[in-house]
Amino acid sequence: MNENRKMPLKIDYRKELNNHQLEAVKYFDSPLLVLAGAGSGKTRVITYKIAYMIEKLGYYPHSILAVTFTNKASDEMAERINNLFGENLNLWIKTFHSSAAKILRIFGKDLGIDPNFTIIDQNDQKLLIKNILKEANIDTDKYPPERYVYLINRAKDRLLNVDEAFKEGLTNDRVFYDVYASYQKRLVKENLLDFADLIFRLVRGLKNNSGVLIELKNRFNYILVDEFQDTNYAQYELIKLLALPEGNISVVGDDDQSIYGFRGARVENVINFTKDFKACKIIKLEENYRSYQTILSASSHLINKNKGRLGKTLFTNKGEGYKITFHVAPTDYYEADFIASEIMKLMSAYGYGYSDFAIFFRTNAQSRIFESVFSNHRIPYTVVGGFKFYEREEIKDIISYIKLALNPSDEVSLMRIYNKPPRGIGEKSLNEIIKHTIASNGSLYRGVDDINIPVSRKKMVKHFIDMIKNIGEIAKTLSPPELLRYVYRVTGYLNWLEETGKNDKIQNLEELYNAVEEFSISSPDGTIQNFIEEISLDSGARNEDFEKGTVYLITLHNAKGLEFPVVFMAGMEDGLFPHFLAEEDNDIQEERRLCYVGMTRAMERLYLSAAETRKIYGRVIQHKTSRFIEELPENLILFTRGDYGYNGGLFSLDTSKYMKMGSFGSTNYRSGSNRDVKSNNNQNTLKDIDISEGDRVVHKNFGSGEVIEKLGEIITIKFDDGKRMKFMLKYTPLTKEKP
DNA sequence: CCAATAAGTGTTTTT
DNA sequence: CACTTATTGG
Repeated sequence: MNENRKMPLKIDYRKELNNHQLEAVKYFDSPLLVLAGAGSGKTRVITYKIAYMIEKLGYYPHSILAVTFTNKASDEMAERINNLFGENLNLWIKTFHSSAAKILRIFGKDLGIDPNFTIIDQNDQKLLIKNILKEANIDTDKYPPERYVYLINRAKDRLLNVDEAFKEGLTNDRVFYDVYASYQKRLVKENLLDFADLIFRLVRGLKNNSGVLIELKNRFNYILVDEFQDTNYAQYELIKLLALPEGNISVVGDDDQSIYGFRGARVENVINFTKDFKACKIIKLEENYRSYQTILSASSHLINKNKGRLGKTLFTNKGEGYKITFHVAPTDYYEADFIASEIMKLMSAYGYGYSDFAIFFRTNAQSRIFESVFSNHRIPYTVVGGFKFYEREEIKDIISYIKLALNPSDEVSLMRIYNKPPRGIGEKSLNEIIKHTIASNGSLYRGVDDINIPVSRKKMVKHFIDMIKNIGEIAKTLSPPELLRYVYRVTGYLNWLEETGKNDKIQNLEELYNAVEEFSISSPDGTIQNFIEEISLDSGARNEDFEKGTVYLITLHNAKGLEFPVVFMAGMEDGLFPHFLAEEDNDIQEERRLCYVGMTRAMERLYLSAAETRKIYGRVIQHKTSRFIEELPENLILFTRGDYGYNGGLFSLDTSKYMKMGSFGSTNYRSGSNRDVKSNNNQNTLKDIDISEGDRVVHKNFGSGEVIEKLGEIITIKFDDGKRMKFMLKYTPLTKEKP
């Protein structure tokens, strides 16, 4: 069947795969569920299975649908297969969202969706909902837009429209159903689809139009799903629509690595799969090719605390390896400092390079301290998947101009750019424009003269609308890079940046131009719409984000699917990890899985670390050691502690740099909970005494002085010999001077 | 309408 | 701390 392929292949599957992997690759008798432990070669199974289908079974590449969760994963998979074949096959390896988008672009008409829809992200959702709430005079303090964004997305993940969500009792908040209703009405009218809509509207459309479904089923003869444990209800329904009743499907997943519950992922899908797909075959992959046994033992021990697991036991023949280090530092600054010096030590002792190291953390905000400490130590780093280029203000603005020109109903884009640069159109005019053009009859271009605004504003508004119209016209004739240049100029945006001296923004626009140019070279037929779609569905980490010769800073979520010789997991503190918002047992279990994911990324060495005090939102707070540390087998852990200038209750001098970073406030991170630092020495016997500015005090080691400043827990004492020092009240042996 | 400044505030993870 | 919103004066 593959007579068109030039080079006959000879892949030695038996040599490249172990017995279980080989069985999974060759199994086609019924639906297949591969339970693949961390590092057990699941990507390998999928890629070789696809290769096997094409090479041995004669499948056309385009008749295989492979779905992943991240663009990085799909890139990699496609690349590996193309490498095996030595040519660029026409493979459908895409994320759920981009597959859905592509199907909707092709079959939208038949499913009641204008195929020129615009995709909006979570930020845009929030803007739109804010606007809706404001119009309805709903107090955004009492009814926060973020909450509605979250609820709407969860409803759509479960395929629930407004009425169904109400019947299900998704929330007791009655306002939600009104918000959801008007939000969705606006999206439909303005031809906007949010991320969840891509799946939601596709699945609902397919259920109503069996013709399209049949066409899709004819096209896709086999389906593979990666990271199956992260599918939500709607995605699972989509898979069922496409793969039932035939059952030509393999899914690969690991219930222990389900970490996206907050966006609707359901581990239950793994169980349900064995029921919904009759005669489903289960193959477990338990041999780990990544880590030393110590790392596997420790992480297995941890994940064992979770309930309702399908249960796997990972093993390796790589040997025992090294103990895991757990380090406690006095502050987050010293934690980063410890990691920096450990990196340098390991490099000189064992010849590691910078890119052998990765630092994982629970929250994006934690990367800052590493960035600053690593800069000081001259350690090159990259923040992977952090602040995203395409989310920068100036990039979104320029893209919004183009989006609005292509879809003049797009109120979200309008909102973003109507006054950028300032052109005499204010909020009031904006609202009138939205009310009288977009929201009422569906296009910015209609009813310009009827807009209810003062005569003095009409000229400016008309000029603005004409400009957008003009961009829309000219977009048909210009190449994407040319169009971009045109927009920079005709909107006055570039001029505005130049006049106000925003040089880095100008540079970012240059970079955007380069990206569009590259896009035009690599896909000569690509339109600007294609480019925009690519970037709106591609916000995550890509391969090119992993700059060689640098240390990687990554959130735990973004670390899934990756591996590094040396891994540092920072911030192992209750309140941070597990995060304090994870309260219910289910949430804690997901945090535990996240910890498991993090640990199992390490190939050779694993470090865990915590800080006794940490600055969060400008305040110093204290945490207990993470419960996950206590859940590890003690005999596999090497406990270390950083002393620094920390003796005698002194918390100054050496940390002066840290202290300068901002003022200190209350230590009470969350009232009502006991969050005492684990540190046992140095407790001030008099910590509850009431010391205020101006008091005379006696320090056990330094003698008498006067308190000249008190900022929350931090006091500055001017001693009688003239020296000034800062202390943390809690750890300082102080008494009030007896009169 | 707009720019500059003051005040306030929320604390996760992302296709 | 970093970001958003409110206020002020031009």
